[in-house]
Amino acid sequence: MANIKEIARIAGVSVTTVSRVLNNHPYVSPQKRAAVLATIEQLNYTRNMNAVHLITGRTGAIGVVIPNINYYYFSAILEGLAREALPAKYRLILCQTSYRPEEELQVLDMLRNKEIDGVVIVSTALKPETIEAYTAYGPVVTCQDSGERRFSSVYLEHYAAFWHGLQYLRNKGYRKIGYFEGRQHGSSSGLRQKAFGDFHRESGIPLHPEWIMFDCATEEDGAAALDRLWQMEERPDALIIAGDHVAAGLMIAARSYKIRIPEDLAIIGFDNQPIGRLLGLTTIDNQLFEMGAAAFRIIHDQINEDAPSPVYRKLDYRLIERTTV
Amino acid sequence: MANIKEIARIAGVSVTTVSRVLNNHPYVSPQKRAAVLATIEQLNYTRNMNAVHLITGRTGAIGVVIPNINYYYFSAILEGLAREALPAKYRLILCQTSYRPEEELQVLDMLRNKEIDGVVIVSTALKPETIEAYTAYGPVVTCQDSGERRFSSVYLEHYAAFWHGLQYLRNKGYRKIGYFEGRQHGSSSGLRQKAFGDFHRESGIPLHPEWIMFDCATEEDGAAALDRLWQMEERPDALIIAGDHVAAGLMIAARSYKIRIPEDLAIIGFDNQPIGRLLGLTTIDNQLFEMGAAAFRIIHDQINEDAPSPVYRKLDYRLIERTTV
DNA sequence: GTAAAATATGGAATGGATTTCATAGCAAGT
DNA sequence: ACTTGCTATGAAATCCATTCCATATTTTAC
Repeated sequence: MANIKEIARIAGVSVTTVSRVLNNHPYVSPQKRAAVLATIEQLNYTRNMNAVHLITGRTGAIGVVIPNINYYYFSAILEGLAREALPAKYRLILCQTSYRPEEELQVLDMLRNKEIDGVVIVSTALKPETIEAYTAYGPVVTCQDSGERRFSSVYLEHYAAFWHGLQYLRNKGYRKIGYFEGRQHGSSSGLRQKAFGDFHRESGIPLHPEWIMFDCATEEDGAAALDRLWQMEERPDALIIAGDHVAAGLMIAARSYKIRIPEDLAIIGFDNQPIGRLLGLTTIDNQLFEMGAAAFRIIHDQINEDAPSPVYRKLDYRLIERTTV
Repeated sequence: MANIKEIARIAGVSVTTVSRVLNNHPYVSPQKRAAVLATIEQLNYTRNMNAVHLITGRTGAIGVVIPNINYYYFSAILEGLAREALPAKYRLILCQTSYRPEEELQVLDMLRNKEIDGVVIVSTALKPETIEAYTAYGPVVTCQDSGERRFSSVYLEHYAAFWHGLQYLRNKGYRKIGYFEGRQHGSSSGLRQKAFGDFHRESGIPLHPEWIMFDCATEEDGAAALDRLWQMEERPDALIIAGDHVAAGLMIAARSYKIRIPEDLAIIGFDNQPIGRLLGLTTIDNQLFEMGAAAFRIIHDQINEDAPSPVYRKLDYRLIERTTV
């Protein structure tokens, strides 16, 4: 395959001049520029980008740590990232981790290895200290609140958002509140759990631990959780559900039980997903697209600074009132 | 930052020996190996992978051309790809193209530039000839039937699958069939359209073009298409819908019209999505995970051959009978 | 005891670009 | 006439690891 040296030889110029043409640098006479371009055309030449990456120390790629591509929450953030990254000529390297620390570390090691210019961690199983150790090698941004760490983050105040939802249910007169959650152990899910506990304590509403259902990740999990709930003696009159698709599954299953929503059971979801919109699901919008987009913008800025200081960008949630409360 | 030369100097060996240790090559004495490893540890050294990529001519990355990450069809294929690729130590470079040819070409150019070892094109806006031209630079596999081209493909016989669905409706007594489709112009959607036309012609059932709704990409599009359909004088008694989530949107909207399914309107979907499973939607499973997985396996095999011949892998569809027909 | 094979090691070439530095011609400014 | 400053060009250093080849030592084989 042709290389820059060959182009230089055939075009009768130096490799420096060829490089100048390739990179649109000034100080190349029109004649030489034309000769170089003609030779490039003729030999069907393209740069070996690995050589470029080696010498420049940049790759124009960003690693994305994502537990599961197939969940709306994650794929929406990814979509937001992609929408910003591609026009800026950055590529995304995807790593589906399923919350396995080894996989996450592999992406962080790619930063160390100079394979990527930055890392966006959408959701992590690692400790913040572990991530911090890698900031020496390049910018890292997480999409969850890790406190004021030595890496940037874009986050939503899940505690406040959840509290807001609970408050809303309470103002509407509901006092028997159930809760469907995805992972039991997780950064933002932990905050929601804390909000759920604190809210009950503070407002004096009795908390029913048996109405808290974990591992609700899919539509079918939502339906199954309702089944369990409806076998109980005492049932909640309202549910707060992390993930509109889970709520959707529940709403669909609710039909066979002839449960009227919201008369028999009020529901409030999370994420503002299309399926929820269709079902008239009251939900809390958490700006997933914007989260991905903001994460990219921060990484992008920081790649070009030499000693970037971490940025903590808080996004606003918004309660969308529809018909299920 | 430390490099291999520095490690060699400090450990008192040659760079060759360091390289041997790094790559687990034989013929290194235990003492020297230990010395090298100790120095690596001490200097917190890691390889600059860009140098490795340059000299080996491999990067261990595969480009994925995907129109939209956020659609189940695509994200399921991506999931299948990721599940195979990551254990095999391959990375995926994602390019969301929105069917823009420039974006697709950029990924193919990455193959030319040696930034990636292969390309998986999940769905494309390019002509097969254009793709063929790039096979000189590395293996390419598409997830749609392009005929017997100079690149591999994994595909489902959309024509036959669709015909099968239509036949099923006909056997159940339906004679007034509507059709919701995503893109009007597209490889597999073209095949389905052809099947729809041919089927009506051959079976003598009159075709109602006004019952064909294009651009049904989301749940909400499905609902909106039903709205349009239900404003018509004459309505279909059965629908075949490309995409279970679109069918789901329609089913949810159908409730407000008090349409009984399947008595008033039978529905058959595509993709076997979780939401459809929950709704009891009769559907045609098209093995999306397997499609992604197979695509990776083919690329992976071909990367290690020097003159690979294209592979055409046909996947089987399967009609899943539930309760909407 | 000697030839052949296996083990151990390093020098130097190689992959393919970018960039610093040096040099030189030429126009403008004083 | 002489200093600046801009344009144009190329040689050579640099980025960093892999691998071919040559050489030396040790084992095994007969």
